[in-house]
Amino acid sequence: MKRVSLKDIARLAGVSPSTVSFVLNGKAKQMRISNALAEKIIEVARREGYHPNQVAVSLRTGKSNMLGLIVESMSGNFFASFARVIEVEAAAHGYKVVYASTENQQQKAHELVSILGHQQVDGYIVTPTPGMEEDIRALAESKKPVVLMDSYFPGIDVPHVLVNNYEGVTKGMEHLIEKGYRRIGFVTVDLNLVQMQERLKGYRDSLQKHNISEEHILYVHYDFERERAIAQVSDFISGPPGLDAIFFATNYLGLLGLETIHRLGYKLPDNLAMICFDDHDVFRFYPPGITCIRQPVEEIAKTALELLMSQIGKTNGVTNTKVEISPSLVVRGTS
Amino acid sequence: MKRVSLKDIARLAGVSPSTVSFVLNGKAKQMRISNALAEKIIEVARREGYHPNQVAVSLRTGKSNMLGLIVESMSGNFFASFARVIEVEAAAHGYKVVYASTENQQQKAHELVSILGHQQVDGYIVTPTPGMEEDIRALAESKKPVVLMDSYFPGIDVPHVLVNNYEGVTKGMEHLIEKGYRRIGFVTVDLNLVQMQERLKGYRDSLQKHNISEEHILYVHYDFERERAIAQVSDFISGPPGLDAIFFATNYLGLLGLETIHRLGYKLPDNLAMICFDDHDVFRFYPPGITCIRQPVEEIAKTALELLMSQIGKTNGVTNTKVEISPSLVVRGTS
DNA sequence: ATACTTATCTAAATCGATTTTGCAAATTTT
DNA sequence: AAAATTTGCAAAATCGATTTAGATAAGTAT
Repeated sequence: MKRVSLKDIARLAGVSPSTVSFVLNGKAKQMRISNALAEKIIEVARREGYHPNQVAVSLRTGKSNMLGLIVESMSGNFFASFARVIEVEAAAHGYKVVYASTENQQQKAHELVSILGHQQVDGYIVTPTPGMEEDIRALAESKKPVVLMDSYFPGIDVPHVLVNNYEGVTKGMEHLIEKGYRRIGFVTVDLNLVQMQERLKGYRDSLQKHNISEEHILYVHYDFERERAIAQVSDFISGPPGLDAIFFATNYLGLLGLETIHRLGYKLPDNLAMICFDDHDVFRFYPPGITCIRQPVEEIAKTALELLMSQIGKTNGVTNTKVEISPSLVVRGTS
Repeated sequence: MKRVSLKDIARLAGVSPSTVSFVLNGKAKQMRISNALAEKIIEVARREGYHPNQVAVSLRTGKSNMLGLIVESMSGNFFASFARVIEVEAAAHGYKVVYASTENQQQKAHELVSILGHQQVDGYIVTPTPGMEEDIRALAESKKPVVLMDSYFPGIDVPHVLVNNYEGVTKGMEHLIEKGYRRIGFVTVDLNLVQMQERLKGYRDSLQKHNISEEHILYVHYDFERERAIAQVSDFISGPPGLDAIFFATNYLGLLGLETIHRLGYKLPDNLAMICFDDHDVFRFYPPGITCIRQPVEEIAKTALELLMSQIGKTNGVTNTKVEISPSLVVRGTS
């Protein structure tokens, strides 16, 4: 019941292990193994159901054919879809995916990079969180193939791919303004991430462009418990300015907002227009449908993998290593 | 910039590789390495930032410290949560998770088992799909540690953990009947999976127990396109019997039903009561909230890992290897 | 003083592949 | 026909660990 090894094949075919290796790796010509022998070896290997021991291959070649995927959380919609696409694309290149989620814990993020590193993955796709800056820098300096997604660190020169956050918010804002909304609130999270800054900037610039002077910004503390955050949002919505539209900067905030709005008894979009960055199943189903900025998950994932493969040397011709992908506005009932 | 190997540590400490290995693996006492030397070696290893090459360890020991997780689809809510818990628990046992999704394609499922097998994972957690029966049988026969979840094959004796489907549906039915509903429709999928059979049986037995003779069952074809499925459900709901409640056997069907009901212009729960097997974000948010049977994801995942670890030999004392976990009824607005 | 333990560590085999180098026989060149 | 190549394959080193079976020196018993 033991697995057959290359040595077994060699013995059964009456040749040396090296010959078997050459033949099975397609180097028969190069090593001028006769056709007759090559075919015999292939036949024996097939008959015996031989499959190389990948661990041994990895040890010898230094390549594991595995990629490390580190995301914030697997349970989110975006990351789960992302992971799926990555898995499929990676498989197409002959790679498996080892994944791990940081669950927004800095220490865990740190450990993960370290552990996966020693697990010798051939490359990383990482959704960076604030605490990982030094880890990413270390990876980059040690010449490990890395691609960041969804965010990046301005100070570190690492390939990355993300949605054009500024453009996304701008699209949404243009849409709202065109519809006649003027007192537009913006709910974001107080995490120092470049993508959040871009989104905020999109909001501000859009207002300015249309000579709207009223800025209404709410920063939700990133680790507030749910109820406390809802209270914050509730005050924001029902407070003095009297908002006529609200823009949530992440889908997590959007869901929170949805619950808040529901509790306040507001009617969407009659009492309030709503738009959210990033789509979610709930937004599609929740009547009358939540307008949102949709990230092209598949394109982002494919691009990330392309960037990684080009670093690993599997593909070439990737010139731009800092890719921003345009999101699309999905207009539904709330605007 | 090269990684330090055990040999390097040996050289730097002026001892042999074997000694280093013994010390770092905690076998110093057993091999009677002097304390002084042991401490010195540990210090050198720490100073040089030594971490064993896991590939080499795997090759030598035959253990990869990786588990294969094969699920239907990563993009679903249940599986994503499940994967997260598995990942955390596996890490606690020192295992990484390599995952792959079958996306309901039989051929892919087949390949996955094969590929992961040659990737030498130490064990599998698998959500079986109809086409995988023989693969699972083969795994079991080759004594590979396997745990099935969410479903299983009656003909194959493999440890598994799943929710008690019969009990879940029964709970839901009792609830509906108690609330006074009598013309209850049941929407399921025509896949020959044991869990679907159990759910259907729960429906039937509940009706019978309460002397309700009207059975209204709709089988949605598992790979119907969305619109066609919606049309089917639409006919079912608005058709002759005049249902007053509807039970969806999976959350995918529930979402489909939600859209159908919305299109029909029905009001939940006024025109129709609804309940669904398996929870979903949408069910929580969609007003007035969809009543559902919730699977205890965390418990299922933890149990699955326990079962696997006990096969691998990391833990012991697991007596019952066919675990059914009780689901809970989450009453929301639609019933 | 000789045999027997015991303490402390090392040598070498091994896991299963890949790859560089080697080497005899066949073939070609001069 | 001797020298130089080419052909066709095998030997052996290597990747980086673990582990079995010694080896050496020191201490103990006889």
